[in-house]
Amino acid sequence: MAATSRLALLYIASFYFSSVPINSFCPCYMRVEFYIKDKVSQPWKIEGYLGLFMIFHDYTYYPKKLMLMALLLSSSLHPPTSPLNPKLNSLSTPLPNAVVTKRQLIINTTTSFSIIFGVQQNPVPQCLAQPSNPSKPSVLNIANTKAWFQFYGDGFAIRVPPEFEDIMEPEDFNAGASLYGDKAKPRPFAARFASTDGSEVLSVVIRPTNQLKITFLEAQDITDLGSIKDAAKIFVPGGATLYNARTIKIKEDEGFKTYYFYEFGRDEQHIAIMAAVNGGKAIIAGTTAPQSKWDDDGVKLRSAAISLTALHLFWPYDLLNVNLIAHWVDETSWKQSLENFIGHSRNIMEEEILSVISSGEANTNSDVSDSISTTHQANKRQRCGGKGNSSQFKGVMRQKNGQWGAQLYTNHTRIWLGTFKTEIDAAVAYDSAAIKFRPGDTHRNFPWNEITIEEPKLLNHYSAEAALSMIRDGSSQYKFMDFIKARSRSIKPNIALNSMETYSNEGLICKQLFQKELTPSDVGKLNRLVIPKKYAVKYFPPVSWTEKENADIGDRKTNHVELVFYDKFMRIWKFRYCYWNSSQSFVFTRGWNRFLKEKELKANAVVSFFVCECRKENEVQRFCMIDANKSGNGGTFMAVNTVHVGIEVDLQLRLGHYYPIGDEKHVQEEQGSMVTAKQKQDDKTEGFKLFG
Amino acid sequence: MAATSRLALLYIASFYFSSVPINSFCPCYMRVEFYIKDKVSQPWKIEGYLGLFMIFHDYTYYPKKLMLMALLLSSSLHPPTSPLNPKLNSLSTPLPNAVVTKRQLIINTTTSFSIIFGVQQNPVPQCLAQPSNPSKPSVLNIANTKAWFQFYGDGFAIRVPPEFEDIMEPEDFNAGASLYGDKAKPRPFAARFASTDGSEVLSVVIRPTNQLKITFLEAQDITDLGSIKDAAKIFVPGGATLYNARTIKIKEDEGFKTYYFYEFGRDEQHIAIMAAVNGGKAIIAGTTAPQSKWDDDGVKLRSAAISLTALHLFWPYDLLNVNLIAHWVDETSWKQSLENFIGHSRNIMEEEILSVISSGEANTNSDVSDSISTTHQANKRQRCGGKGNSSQFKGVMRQKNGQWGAQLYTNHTRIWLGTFKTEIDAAVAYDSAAIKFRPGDTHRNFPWNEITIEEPKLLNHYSAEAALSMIRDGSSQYKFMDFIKARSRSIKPNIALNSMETYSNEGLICKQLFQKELTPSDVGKLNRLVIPKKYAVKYFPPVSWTEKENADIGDRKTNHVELVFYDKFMRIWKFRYCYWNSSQSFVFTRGWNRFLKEKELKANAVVSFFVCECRKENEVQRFCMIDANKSGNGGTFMAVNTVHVGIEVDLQLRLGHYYPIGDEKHVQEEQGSMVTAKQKQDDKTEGFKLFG
DNA sequence: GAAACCACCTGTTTG
DNA sequence: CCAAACAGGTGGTTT
Repeated sequence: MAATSRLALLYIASFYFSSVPINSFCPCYMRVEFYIKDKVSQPWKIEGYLGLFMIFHDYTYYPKKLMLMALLLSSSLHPPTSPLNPKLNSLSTPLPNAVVTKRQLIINTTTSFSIIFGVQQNPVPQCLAQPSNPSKPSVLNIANTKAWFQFYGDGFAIRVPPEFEDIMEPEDFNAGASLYGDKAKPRPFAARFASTDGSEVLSVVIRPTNQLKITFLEAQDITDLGSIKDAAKIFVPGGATLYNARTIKIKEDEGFKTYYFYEFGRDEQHIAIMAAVNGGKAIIAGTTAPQSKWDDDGVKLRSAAISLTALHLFWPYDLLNVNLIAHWVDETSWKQSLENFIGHSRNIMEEEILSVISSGEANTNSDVSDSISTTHQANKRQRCGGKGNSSQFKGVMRQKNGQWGAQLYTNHTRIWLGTFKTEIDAAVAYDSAAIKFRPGDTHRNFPWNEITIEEPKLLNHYSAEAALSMIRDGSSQYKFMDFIKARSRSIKPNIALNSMETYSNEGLICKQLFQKELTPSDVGKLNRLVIPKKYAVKYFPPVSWTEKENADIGDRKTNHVELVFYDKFMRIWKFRYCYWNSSQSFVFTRGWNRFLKEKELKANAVVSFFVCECRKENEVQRFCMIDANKSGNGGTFMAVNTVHVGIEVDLQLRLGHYYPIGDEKHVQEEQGSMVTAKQKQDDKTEGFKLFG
Repeated sequence: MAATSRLALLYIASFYFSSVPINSFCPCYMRVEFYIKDKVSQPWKIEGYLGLFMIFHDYTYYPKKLMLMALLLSSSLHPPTSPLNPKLNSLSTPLPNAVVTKRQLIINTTTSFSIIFGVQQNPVPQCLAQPSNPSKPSVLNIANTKAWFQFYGDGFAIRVPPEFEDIMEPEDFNAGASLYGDKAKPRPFAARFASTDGSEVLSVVIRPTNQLKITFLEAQDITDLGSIKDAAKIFVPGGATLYNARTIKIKEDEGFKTYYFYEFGRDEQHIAIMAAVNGGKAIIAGTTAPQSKWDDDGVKLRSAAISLTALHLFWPYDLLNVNLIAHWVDETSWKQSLENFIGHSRNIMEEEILSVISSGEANTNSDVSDSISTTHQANKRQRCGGKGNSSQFKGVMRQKNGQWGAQLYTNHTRIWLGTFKTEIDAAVAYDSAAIKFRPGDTHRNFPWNEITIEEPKLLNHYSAEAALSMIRDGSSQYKFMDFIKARSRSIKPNIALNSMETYSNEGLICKQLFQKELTPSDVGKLNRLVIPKKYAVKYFPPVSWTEKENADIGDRKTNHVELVFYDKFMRIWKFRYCYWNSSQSFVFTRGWNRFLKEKELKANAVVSFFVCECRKENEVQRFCMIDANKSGNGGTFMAVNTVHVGIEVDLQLRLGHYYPIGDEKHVQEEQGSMVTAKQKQDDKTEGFKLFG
């Protein structure tokens, strides 16, 4: 059966590409109209059908579901008083120019996600293609036409295109599953529609971006897919007549980006599509209209195709993490082109060569030409070579994935500082690292400013490793560090830990709540930290343990919560905190493992919990702090500063050091009765329940 | 700044609710039209604006993004020749009825995901509210109106509602990130629009369903959110004038479901919304129109509101896992209602009482009434037992975890009887224990009845320890014991084990199902018994292993079950029985270890499983039996009473004794071929599958 | 596909 | 002494 074979094909395809078997179906169409405006004309209207596509991503063990919308554009365009010939090059600036702010770009491109290339092989019934007439609801026409399937319930209706038929019997409800091996959970496969010949109107090939990265489509530019002629075998359906094929180079921030543009006819439809690759994502979009319309609206259609592609390319979010490639329905040619596609990648993957596709394979016309020189390199897959991956900044280089890496050399050893979204970030990272690792080097990417000038002092507090970790983490902590630094200059370090009054209006007051010596299982594979119950109930927000009501059904208290802490470096740490009924214990789960790893904690380490208050002018900020020392202090646990209930700790004093153990009076914490009266009072007056 | 404060608020809110910081924005509007059909009218058309909402879910380390569409319905309805008053009850059956196939349901409901409550505070410009006229593109009006922001590039345009302005500077491009900690990848925060007073037109509070479960919104029914008046503070924006507020009860499969319906006016708009909770998801949907339109289309609008809600409720996929609550723009009132919302839950969490919201807080009119009594209890969150942990029953006390403990003293020693789910159970346990341990004491929690009066005799059979163990196990076994006891008086002990005919109408028939020789791992630390698959599938209730389809939403098969067995002493043994996908085996887990210990079983011991039938007059009671012998019989496994397939065992004979091993013929069970023809026949005629 | 995460489960320890 | 707490596990699910 056609559906099956197609499924199998997709399975093969996804096997090669990403090991992601994929199904899709389009159970719902809605009539929509929307408006498009470009720079050269008045807004004009496009009507079409909105299809909702349910996509099941069945990773081997992790089935996922996604939903997509696809606009199936019908042929009815309603151009306003039409201008002429939008310069294709005008398309080249969806990126902000002088007037368009970066912000506007984002806004603009936001719209694009839903605009997906869709084509209808079979022209919709005329009544649908006609402009709807709101005053005389055209839905009646739709509803009454026998050509459309009707599914309706209360308050809604779904229509399925005329030629489509439901090719899956209810008994086959779970059909999709068997293809994925018995390991995959059976999934409701729901619906599949096909035209009467058993094929489908729109086939969608999807793969997650991160999977794409491991295929040849990690290409940064579409030229990596091959010449425009090669790529035609991918993007142009078999049996089409190519009218036009050209590369378009559009200037962007970092040089030019190449697009492939194809215009072709098929089944009386005239189609314009544009394809490009960005950050590993191959995207095509297009529009279609009957040939007869093309003369009038061809410019528009071209414009739309290119616009939509550009929009999609610049859609700044990885929202769906998918790439869409639409194919036409004829099964033979579809298979052909898919197999070309597969063969293409297979060849690349297996043989590591690029242009293996013999020109005779595909069904496309041969009047494909690189109409614009594309600086197409045969060796484009070379490691970051090619187009200059260097940066104007020292120690910064562009990465294959479009990000920016930073590194520095010291003692002929390269230290990798990580990758960063922007060149600037990477350059800043270099500057920071150079302080630590190339102390004699005066070369910086940015001149010292009143903040960075403080960095050397600050970094002195840290080991090289810790500094590196901070640098790699990004800049946000620096803001906090700056804050601390600023603070540390504005208030005098105060050693009198017990004199609460010294912290007047500004400053940071930390009070230890409790601490715990880590057990082997706390640091083991259990990924959890048991919080001793007495502290949990005292200091942490209530999470549901059975004490909660059981009178009311469905009225259970939250059974977990995310607690946010900062460490002494003001790095943020979040922990899922919950109560395990079965073991009757309070635990940190998610986030704990990461904390362990990064702090390199082993058994017998001690973690301490504080509540801190930060006064600045009239504002009072309160936060929680977690700290750990790798202990090893003989593991006696006695010598640690366990006690200071009600004692303020000056953060600055501790910055970068281990606890100033032993220079304060210590009391075994558990011995609550030993707390002095003064401390008790502190506890009352100054103690506050967290998360109150 | 408004954006910041709102972010902070949301952050707080999400901290309390679900620890998921959430942002949302609505960067894009498109004009759409679609059709709605209910059962009582022809399809009718709704036009409006399609807003695309980008939602960021920032889990601690795993930022997620979701996209939502919201339909901002404009006022233009195009009803066909209009019928009247769609019966609200007709909404109750979007689930398949006799005619609608399961398959159709899926298809039908597929459409509903995108229908989300959206409201425009500020009436759209009239040109927008009017029906579009495709032949004279109304977009021109839109494009030209100064009331809408224009963002356009090549081939597209985005319009932003009139009062909105861009409140985030390009420098703030990554603003969202800092709130989520430096671990969260900095994310472009993209767009945020607000009206000139700094607030937003539509705010969405979202949380994943599984998070909802941990909030008070885990309510299964909307009444759990409070009375309709309480809920109004959540669902109805401040400043609105309430015209109508009522609960609607709709009969559904399992009883009635309650909806809250509100109709109110705000800023010249007349809005109808309906709110409900289903499976922890709070969903509201609604429609709005200018007041002037309401007279004509009010019925439709009401119908639409209700329909959309119902659709959403029955949307069978958890696709987006979100819940939407829409609020209006005015910042003050928005904040107010959000704070009410937050305060609400906070109060609940901290003070454990429900009706803390003073009626004066909200901005809503006060003509809210529970048109249908909702049995709303003010004290439903109180702990059951009040503050005391004593009980009205002797020897019973409340435990910290909410359960009930039972104990008794004898010889100045406390005997702990265990904890019980209910006070009654605990009291019964006390009574039972008192028989054994305080034989002289006539004080009981419950008077003797015809069952309990037998208990002393029964308990005489057991050691104090055994009795205690039984008591701790719970009371259910007593029922069976009583049953057996009753039996033991009514039928004569019958020694003729092999004569099936002797058990006529009354008696006990036990048939061995299978047995297993325990492996070392069965008795090791794995705390599990592997049930041979052939027996598991044959005799035990189905547990979900992959063969099971869960095609049906909400039809999850249980993947584990508790099996109840009795041993020859009629002690009860409960085992958790499940299928382990990883090892593809059926196992007993919980309870198995206890069985091992108490029976002192070692490797090579043999456990046997029986099904027993007990006839009394016309009643037939059926139960399962487990038995074990310590084997050791040389481990040959041959000498055990493995075989009695079809052999009845008189339970009474064995009560209190060990097995009468060896006085029957034995056959290696695995050797199915050795089973005699007679036995096979028995298997057919007398055998019945457990748990039907 | 691995690792983390999650909700259970249990035997030991201990106040 | 023992119920609670918790250190140390498990299988299954999510990321």
